[in-house]
Amino acid sequence: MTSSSEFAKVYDPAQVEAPLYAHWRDQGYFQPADGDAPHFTVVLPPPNVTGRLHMGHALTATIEDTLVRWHRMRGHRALWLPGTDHAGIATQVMVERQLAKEGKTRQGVGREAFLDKVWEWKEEHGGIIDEQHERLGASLDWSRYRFTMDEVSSRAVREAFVRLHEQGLIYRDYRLINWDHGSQTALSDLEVEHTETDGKLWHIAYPVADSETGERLTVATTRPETMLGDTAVAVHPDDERYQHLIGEHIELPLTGRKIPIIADDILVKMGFGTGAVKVTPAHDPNDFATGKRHDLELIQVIGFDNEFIEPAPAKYVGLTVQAARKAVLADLEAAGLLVETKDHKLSIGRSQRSGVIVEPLPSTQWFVKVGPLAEKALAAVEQGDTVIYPQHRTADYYRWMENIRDWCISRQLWWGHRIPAWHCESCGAITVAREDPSACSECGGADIHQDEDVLDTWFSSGLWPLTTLGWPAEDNELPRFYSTSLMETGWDILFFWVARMMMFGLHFTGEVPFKTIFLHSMVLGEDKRKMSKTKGNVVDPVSLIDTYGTDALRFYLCTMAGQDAGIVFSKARVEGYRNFCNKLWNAARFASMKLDGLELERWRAEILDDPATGLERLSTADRWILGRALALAEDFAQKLGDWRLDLAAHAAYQFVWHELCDWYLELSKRRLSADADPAERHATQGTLATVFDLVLRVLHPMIPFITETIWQRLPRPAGSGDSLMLAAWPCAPEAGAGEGDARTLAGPVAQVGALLADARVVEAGHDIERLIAVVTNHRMLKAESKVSPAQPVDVVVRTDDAAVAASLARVAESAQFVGRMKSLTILGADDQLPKACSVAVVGGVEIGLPLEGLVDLDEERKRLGKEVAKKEKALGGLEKKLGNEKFVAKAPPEVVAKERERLVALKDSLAKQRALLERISQ
RNA sequence: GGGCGCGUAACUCAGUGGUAGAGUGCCACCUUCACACGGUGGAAGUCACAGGUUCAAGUCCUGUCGCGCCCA
Repeated sequence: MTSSSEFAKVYDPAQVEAPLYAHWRDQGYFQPADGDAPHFTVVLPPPNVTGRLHMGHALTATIEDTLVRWHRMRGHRALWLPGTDHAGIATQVMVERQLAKEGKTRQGVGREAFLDKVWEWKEEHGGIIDEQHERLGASLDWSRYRFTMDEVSSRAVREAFVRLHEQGLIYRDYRLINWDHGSQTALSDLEVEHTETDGKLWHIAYPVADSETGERLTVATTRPETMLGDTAVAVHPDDERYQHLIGEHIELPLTGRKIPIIADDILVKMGFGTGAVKVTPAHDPNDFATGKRHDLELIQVIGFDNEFIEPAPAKYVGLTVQAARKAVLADLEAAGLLVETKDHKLSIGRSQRSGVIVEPLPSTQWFVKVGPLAEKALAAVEQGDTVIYPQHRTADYYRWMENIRDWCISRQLWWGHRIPAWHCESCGAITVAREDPSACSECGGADIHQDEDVLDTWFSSGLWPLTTLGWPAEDNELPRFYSTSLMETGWDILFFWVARMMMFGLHFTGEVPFKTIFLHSMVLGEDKRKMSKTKGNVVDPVSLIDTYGTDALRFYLCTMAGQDAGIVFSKARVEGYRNFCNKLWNAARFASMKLDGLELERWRAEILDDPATGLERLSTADRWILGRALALAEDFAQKLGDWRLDLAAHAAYQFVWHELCDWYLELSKRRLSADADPAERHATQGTLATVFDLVLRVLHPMIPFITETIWQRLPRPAGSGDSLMLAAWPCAPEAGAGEGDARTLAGPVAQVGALLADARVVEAGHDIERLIAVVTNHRMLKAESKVSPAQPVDVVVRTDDAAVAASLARVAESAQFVGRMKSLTILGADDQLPKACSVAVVGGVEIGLPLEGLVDLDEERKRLGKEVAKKEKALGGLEKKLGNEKFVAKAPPEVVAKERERLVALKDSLAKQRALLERISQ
């Protein structure tokens, strides 16, 4: 690709992202490699074709893309499969709304024409979310794009339906279903949202028929209007109050009907209310079950339009449920039968789509018998074939699978997979077939018509891991990519797709659809509440990308990926990661300005291929940063492997900002200047380039755009390839790649174990640590003494330890440079710091600022006094701890030893500070 | 009602029994030749509360309170 070596002063994501993404995509980089390397396959949970990207999608895509890119760089056959879901109700409603604007209805235009409209709409307005995934940098293999209504999916749906029907796992039945009168369709249990609402509990007196004493039986209900459909009253068989009434009848008010009083120990709880319960089998799931047990009549008084119908008494027919309730209550009141009204909390089920209250109504529908499917899905997780993270979510999965009810899959919609069943007008038989039949399979009659209903969208999305790989075609890709590696999604929809994909995947292939299920938390608004349009707390990821860049958003989401509670969105943090990107950019800008003349291959040959003498050519800082960069690569991989994207991101952030930028770049400036010794300059140039190469590879999976852009502009080893996307990850060793000191990496530095263990690298680490302590403390002293940072001062350090002195000597020049000191003098055991001196003590080193005439001795005494008091307090605590016999006896020896070391160091430091305090007090 | 998770600096979050951390914000200072989307230094904590286990608890156990999500 064309790359400019020009670095703007500020990183501008908008300039690089779109062209870079197009380049990756057009080069075919998103397609899996050939060969027999292990595969890493992920199916993107299919978003609605009508959908817009929200923070949950962005989180899923970021986590998945990070892991997919990581595996791709590790040489695995990485495949990430995109696509969308036809979203039955949502899409149909959207097109119906459009028609309504033209004054039309779907019934008016007819089924065929309506479906044409929907397809038209889908072509025009669908798939926006795909473009939004592109903006996120998602390395999805678009060449394998799938839509749940396309040919492959349709064939799969038909195959699955027919097979399940043949196996007796799909059946048709007349029973209570959740009816959404807004969308005029049945719903599955999961499409009903329950909300707690303030309601009433009404007590109604039902006169006992033919009672000589005028006895009345009081029932309590939250839905008085349904009494018009009552076909029994139930009491508990053990309830002594009502023994004499069992088998008698009730004169059902307002209807003129007589209904039996029955005994039922499942429906009735003796302690609740009056102990007598009205039974309305047509309008309540529990009552429906009771009706089955007692062979009760089913009287449906509420119709599919939310209005009362016959055989309800004529005066109520045509009333809405709400109006009927008012009328019934008024009539009962007038009849003196309404005995009590109480406040009562109840849970109301609303349609997830249309928002109307869902009415349980009796209807003939198609169902999946999920028991046998759930059993296998349960066992797969129990056996560990599929592992769920975080682990505690496994219990939710079990509980749900164990209590699952049969799944109503027919929908009275037009947009969806039409049920492959044909009804015979002659004999009434139903023919279920893979290919459209022309005659009834029973009687051979030609007068057949296809079932009007379509399947629940989830029926097709449940087949997603199969259809995305081409199932059920003969030449499908299941052998190469199934079971997939990972399903990543929010824990709130574990049951929607994850559970269904598990059931179908196992049933049709015998293998789990995914090895790992990784569930992330919900992204909440800045007000800590679930994002919703009505609350107005929705954050749009695309506008965040516009403002801060894709990488900033991705990095933020990575740092949140480990959250177990809700993720409370924080714009400030996204901004912080935007700043991080800019920091990285500017560090690279600096490097690009300093790397002229670098011959990287020569450097690699001299330094890396011959570490024995090569390391000698590097500065202390070079050796240190090289070791740190390699340690980061290993640490990062380890954390990704543990699903801790947050910790990995944090480690990389700390390295880039607080080691690479804060210290290494500063330390290297002198050796990188044009007038530096050419050999030294070259050694440091090579280190700088190599460290950048390493850190860019490490960060690429999380922040792909900026890392690729920089990588293209900085020198890199020959044979690294054309794109960072496909460059080798400096990976933790695979099996056989060596252990300990012998372990090697595939990235720019091969002998990682040996390098990290090299005594010279270890020593460099200690030296730089010491340098940082000296420089930091001297800055602190200057600031405390109110000396201008611009004014260079003389610095004196003193130590009793010859080894420490030697270490200090190795870094003295560098310390002087980065600390902008006038001079740095190292004193030994026999020397003393000057008297008029501001002092800090750290790690056995006294750091002094002899500020003749500048230091205010009173201030310095105060400051030192405070320090001494602080340390005395710490010392007291430590002595007490070590004086505790139990601690010494029971704590692990290494802990005790560590505390003893601390005590010695603290005593030493305290003694020195006391002495200094005394000296300046003279 | 049941289940799960979370309460750590002003805010957003790490912290895997052994010296309480990061980023942002705040205060002071700095136009140091990569970066003010920057640099240097600093202040800031009853780790929700109450018990318990332990030599040692932010971390483990029990309870209480608060928040969130899922299921019914």
